[in-house]
Amino acid sequence: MDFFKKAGKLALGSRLKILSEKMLTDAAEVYKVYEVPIQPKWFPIFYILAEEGQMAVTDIAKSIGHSHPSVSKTVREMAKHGIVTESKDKKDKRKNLVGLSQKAKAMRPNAEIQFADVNETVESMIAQSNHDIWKALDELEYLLEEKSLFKRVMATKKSREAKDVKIVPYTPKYRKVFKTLNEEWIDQYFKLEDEDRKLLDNPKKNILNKGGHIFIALYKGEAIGTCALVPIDDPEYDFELGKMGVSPKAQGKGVGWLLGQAVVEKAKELGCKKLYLESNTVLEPAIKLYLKMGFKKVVGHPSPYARCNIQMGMDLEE
Amino acid sequence: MDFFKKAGKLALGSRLKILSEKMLTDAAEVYKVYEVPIQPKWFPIFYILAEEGQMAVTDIAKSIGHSHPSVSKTVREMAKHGIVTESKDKKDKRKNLVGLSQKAKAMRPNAEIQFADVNETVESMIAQSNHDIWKALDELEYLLEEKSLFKRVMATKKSREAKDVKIVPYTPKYRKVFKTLNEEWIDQYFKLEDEDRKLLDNPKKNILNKGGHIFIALYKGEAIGTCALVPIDDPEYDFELGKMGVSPKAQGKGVGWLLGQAVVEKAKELGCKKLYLESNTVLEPAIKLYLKMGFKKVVGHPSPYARCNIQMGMDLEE
DNA sequence: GTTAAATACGTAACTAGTTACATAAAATTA
DNA sequence: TAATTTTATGTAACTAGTTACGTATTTAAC
Repeated sequence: MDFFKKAGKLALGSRLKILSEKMLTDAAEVYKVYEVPIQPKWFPIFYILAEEGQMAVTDIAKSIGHSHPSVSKTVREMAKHGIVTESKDKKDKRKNLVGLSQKAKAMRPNAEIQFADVNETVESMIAQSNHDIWKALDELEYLLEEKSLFKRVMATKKSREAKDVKIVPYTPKYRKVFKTLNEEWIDQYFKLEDEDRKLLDNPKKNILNKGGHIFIALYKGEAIGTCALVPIDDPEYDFELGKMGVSPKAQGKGVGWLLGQAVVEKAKELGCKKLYLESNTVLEPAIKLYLKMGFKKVVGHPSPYARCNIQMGMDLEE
Repeated sequence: MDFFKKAGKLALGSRLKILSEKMLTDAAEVYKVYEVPIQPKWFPIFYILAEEGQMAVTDIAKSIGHSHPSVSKTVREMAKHGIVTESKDKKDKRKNLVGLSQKAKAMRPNAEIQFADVNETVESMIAQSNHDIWKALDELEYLLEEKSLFKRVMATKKSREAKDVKIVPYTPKYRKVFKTLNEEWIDQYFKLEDEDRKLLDNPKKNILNKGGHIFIALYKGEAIGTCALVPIDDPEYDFELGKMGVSPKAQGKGVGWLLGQAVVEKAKELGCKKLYLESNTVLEPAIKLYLKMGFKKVVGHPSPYARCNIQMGMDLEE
């Protein structure tokens, strides 16, 4: 199967599937030889009942990692073959208690010999290998439980894309995009206020000339985000982080983070000791980003914006 | 899932299956995000065609390790979605040549980015593990190819059962079973000859008192096999191995081998230099056993048995 | 104590594969 | 070259699971 060699780690899922199928078909043959009249797919239920005694359908499903309809169907089938018996729980009438039948209990010794042989065989195969598949599965399952494959791939994507994002200082050619990137989100959640118009219509006069800075995020040459460092007149804070806007189509690339870092760096460069920002809690991803950057909620500052319902500050001297 | 902890290596197949399912469902989500309009199950075919260009259905099936009907169905589905095109091979009209469509070729760059991200993600997970699942799979697949799980379990079974087989010297209480175990196979393939009757009816007089030995194989206390070491009057050979019979219900436990080894050992103990036997080639398993023990075909000895069509000898001095 | 939410579990429909079998074409053999 | 065997492929029926959804109970909330 040259496919696996070519496709590499991409095909890990398919590879595991094919191997498991191979093992499970072999298992069916093994059952025949040992004259244990159960089908391989019954095995997990048979095994768990032998260990635990009576169990309800959902509990079995949880234990063996299958869906409850699957267990429900299989139990019915096993009951038809006289392997298990079903009975209603007296305390909870919804529950269908499943237990091994006398017949199944009688064949347990035989089954256990078979289980032991299979176990020993697999263990000896593992022992012959340099790389322990059992432990490898433990680790892989642990990693996937901690963070799903999907989320991990998204993280890889994000970090790859972040490499293609460049943060550049504002120049007049970004005047229009600086305004539209901000209008986009303000219009969606709130409405443009006078203070917004002042800064967005005339960034040079109201930000740059006052000692502030504006950054533009470029993705493959296109401006897709912006953020400003605005000097403020405040006894506690030197600068405010504001006018952060990222185009919706470019979300998920970590652009906000990169812009934020650029602003913080510039602030430090300018000797800023405490950085301030205002926002609104409906902008959940933004608030999360600010927290991740190191901002903490503060209270009691007067704000020129009606939409402001949260204020945050960060100490840059640490 | 306590099941895997309890069932241990027995459940390796189920465990692999569940993990592969988890990975493949996640893969579906990944495709959505990257806007590569292919389904996860199309992936192997898509991938191999991207690598190899046009291929026939069976060749694809072989490459990706699926059955050809599966490929046939999937190709049809992919064709309906405009991912592949089908065309008859001009040289061999049975063949259905499948290739990527223009549309699919156009989306290759996008797909390749996705593949690279997934690949990198899986590789980083493997890198984070102490036990490399990829290499572990290599080894496990190699072992299974060399000898299937089924055969391996059978070998384990045999060696376990061999431990329960005891070889004991003949005593008068085995007189009856010594006869019936031999009659069983002689009657099935040939018919009882005078020489048989002599030895089977009176083993004490015709074997033991002449310096021969008889062994009985006991399985859980029951006599299930026998074999004799009979002194013969021959210029080349001192003893003959004969009257080997194993009950059909006890076959596959390695009983023949154990009896044979007991006879050889006793022969060596008695200073025997060359051991002889006569048999018939219809008794295939027996011939195989003799060869495995170290007997080699010899020719030109006169035999008292009509059924003899092969003669074998073994040098015990090596 | 009534109502709403959660739980247990069955049924139905779907999915991604399989094996068994049929058919046509090609390759081999008499 | 005719007959037989092998190969390539498709179709049908099956398998072992899944998700979606409905119903009966139980538990929690007001």
